[in-house]
Amino acid sequence: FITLLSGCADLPIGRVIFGASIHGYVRKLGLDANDVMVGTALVDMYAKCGRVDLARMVFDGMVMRNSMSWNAMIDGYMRNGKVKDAIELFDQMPERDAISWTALIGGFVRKDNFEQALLWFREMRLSGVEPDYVTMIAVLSACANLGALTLGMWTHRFIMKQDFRDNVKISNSLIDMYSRCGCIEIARQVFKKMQWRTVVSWNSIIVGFAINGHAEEALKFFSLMQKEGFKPD
RNA sequence: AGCGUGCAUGACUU
Repeated sequence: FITLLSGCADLPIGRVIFGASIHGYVRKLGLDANDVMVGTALVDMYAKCGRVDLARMVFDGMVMRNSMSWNAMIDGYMRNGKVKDAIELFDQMPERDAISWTALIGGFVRKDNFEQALLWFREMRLSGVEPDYVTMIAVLSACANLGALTLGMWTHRFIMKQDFRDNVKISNSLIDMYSRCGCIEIARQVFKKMQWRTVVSWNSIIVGFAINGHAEEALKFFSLMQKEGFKPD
């Protein structure tokens, strides 16, 4: 059921219909209320299909909830533009973890509210919950979009003290942040120092060169990536 | 036992 439910949001058509029919089936077995994982998967499914109202109904009907259930509901509100509801639930949550905070921060980034994202990151730091690499990706994205180089560099230094410092997605985000803040040379250094790269790493540096007016370099890296066996997407 | 693939919440670029 969980596998089916988590696939619903990716269906091209009839997502809610399909999801709801699975819901009908699991309800006969009582799993929507009594099974935390099934309940959470339902909450997530409805929220991702744009039906936060139904997500909340399932959430309220659950006998047991864990942090994943709360986080799925908070994220559901955020991705459906219900910031107030998200924050209200966030405040009611028994104990917030990094994912709860990141759901809010990333939600603000998703709707281009970068200042709010950074304000909530500040709150998170004060709360004592340690950010993880997904949190920092959201923060770097906010910095990139604001062109906030000073904060971006602070974030970079902060990341270098963490055990996810060599995470590929983090490095990709650093490249993106520096190039969008106009520091293409630092972006290039980050790229050069990477132990492993993905197609996203190449895309980020190539786009970085392009938007900073370095067409030659962009083309050079475009052919370099193919020489290294990466297929442009 | 080993290898591989998955395993309900936040998930990098275009």
